[in-house]
Amino acid sequence: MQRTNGTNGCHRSDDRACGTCAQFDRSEWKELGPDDLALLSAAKTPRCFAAGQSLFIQGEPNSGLYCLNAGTVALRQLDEAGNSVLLGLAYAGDVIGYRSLISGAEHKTSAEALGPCSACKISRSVALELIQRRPQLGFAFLRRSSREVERMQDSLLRATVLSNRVRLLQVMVWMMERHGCVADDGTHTLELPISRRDLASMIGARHETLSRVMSRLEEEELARFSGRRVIIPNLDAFVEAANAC
Amino acid sequence: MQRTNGTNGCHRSDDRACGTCAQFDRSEWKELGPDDLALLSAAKTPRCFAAGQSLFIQGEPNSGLYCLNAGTVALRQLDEAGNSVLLGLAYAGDVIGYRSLISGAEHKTSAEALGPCSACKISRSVALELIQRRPQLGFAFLRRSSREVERMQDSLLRATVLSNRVRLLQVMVWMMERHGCVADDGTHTLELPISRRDLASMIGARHETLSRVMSRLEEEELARFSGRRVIIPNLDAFVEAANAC
DNA sequence: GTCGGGCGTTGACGATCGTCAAATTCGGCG
DNA sequence: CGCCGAATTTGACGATCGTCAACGCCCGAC
Repeated sequence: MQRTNGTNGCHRSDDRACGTCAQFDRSEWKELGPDDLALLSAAKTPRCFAAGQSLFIQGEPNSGLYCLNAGTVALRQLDEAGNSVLLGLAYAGDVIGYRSLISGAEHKTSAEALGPCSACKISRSVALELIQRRPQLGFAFLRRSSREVERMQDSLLRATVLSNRVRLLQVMVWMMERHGCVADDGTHTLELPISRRDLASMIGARHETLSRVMSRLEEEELARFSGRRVIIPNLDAFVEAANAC
Repeated sequence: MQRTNGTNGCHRSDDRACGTCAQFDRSEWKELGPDDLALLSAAKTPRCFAAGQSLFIQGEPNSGLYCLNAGTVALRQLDEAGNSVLLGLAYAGDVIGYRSLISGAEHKTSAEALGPCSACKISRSVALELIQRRPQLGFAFLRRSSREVERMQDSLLRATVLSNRVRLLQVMVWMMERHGCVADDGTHTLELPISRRDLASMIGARHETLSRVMSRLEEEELARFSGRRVIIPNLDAFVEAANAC
């Protein structure tokens, strides 16, 4: 008897071992041996989230890791004044929530499903036990954390040195990797996964300013915007503009 | 026969075991047992640096860790255009260079002694071996890396949301912890460890802009600047201004 | 259907910031 | 002591950005 997946695209994975997960080779868990994998498989809780739902919320105590199977998740941080800043996006194969698991502090970001997505939750105790018991797994997370520091250093450098315009171009170039596609005539199309407001917060500008920057890019024929669709007639010129200044 | 320390304040530490280092309890190495500590002590190379010397340089391959014993070290990153950004400062007890050790990539920052300082170098091979062999040590570095991610998220949020003025105030408040002192009459004094140019790069502004912001703060009598000395007549008002907006 | 409410765009205006340029101060070195 | 170069300050000006406001659009609630 087969259960339907429902309308949110969420598929069942509770009947599968973690070792057979499509994202297994991309994840840190590939460092584990069969025994630990069995423990992990037994401890995981598959969960589905509809668009807009939160996997965890800033300020909550950490209750475990989420291992993303499908979908896109936004990591958002709010400051004291209520300003929302989108710090990054997470995709299938990413493990999120490990930072506060390690530090023992509360979540400093919220994780919000941008569309229907599915993730396996690994409880705090099992995750910590495995990380502390298996040096290779701990080292894999250390490697991930180091890469994250590198990524954030780059973000900080860009935020410090570059103009809004160039930051927007670079964010869009980066999004092309996962949200872009190429048409027959060589024009590239990008489907923005987030709202204008969130995109503005990613580059550190007000949404009105972002709107103006976009208008300017349209005038210069570097891109055309219609809703969340971005059409880039000349990718080379686009990338060149992103690397200028 | 006792060797003199030279003029840079560097003291000998090659004849001491790491377990007796003044910074031992603050460092990750406190997780190690006696055998590993002996290995670490034998593998360390104490080195002294004069003001302005670099411990390592952006773009070099990583050749090991530095464990700071004394002095202040600036972590600097250059972008393609040659803009210099000061990402942070490291102090006695901090371990620097571990990020690129873990990731296996080249150094993404330069580490520059702001004054005479001494550090023990731990070779790449020994450091990696210990981290991978001892789960507790690896976990300690994972904790440090997680804290660093938190710190950088905060920096990124501040850079995105706050004005230059508030960022300067916050950086100075942060520097008070290590470079500030209190006079008899309750006024606080801060000795800036870096140049105006570097301070400007920390808050993401040109040095001319920083100079103007400082003038404004003097007009408002929140601080008085003379060279690298900052006099803060009313710390409460200063902190309040740093948390405003 | 109608009514909000949120999102996106545009305009106007003031505030801030970056750039170029010149003057001034500071520190090290001969 | 004097000199030179780097750092710092100040001025002027244009460019960019944030804020307030108005308007149109879409979508979900009722």
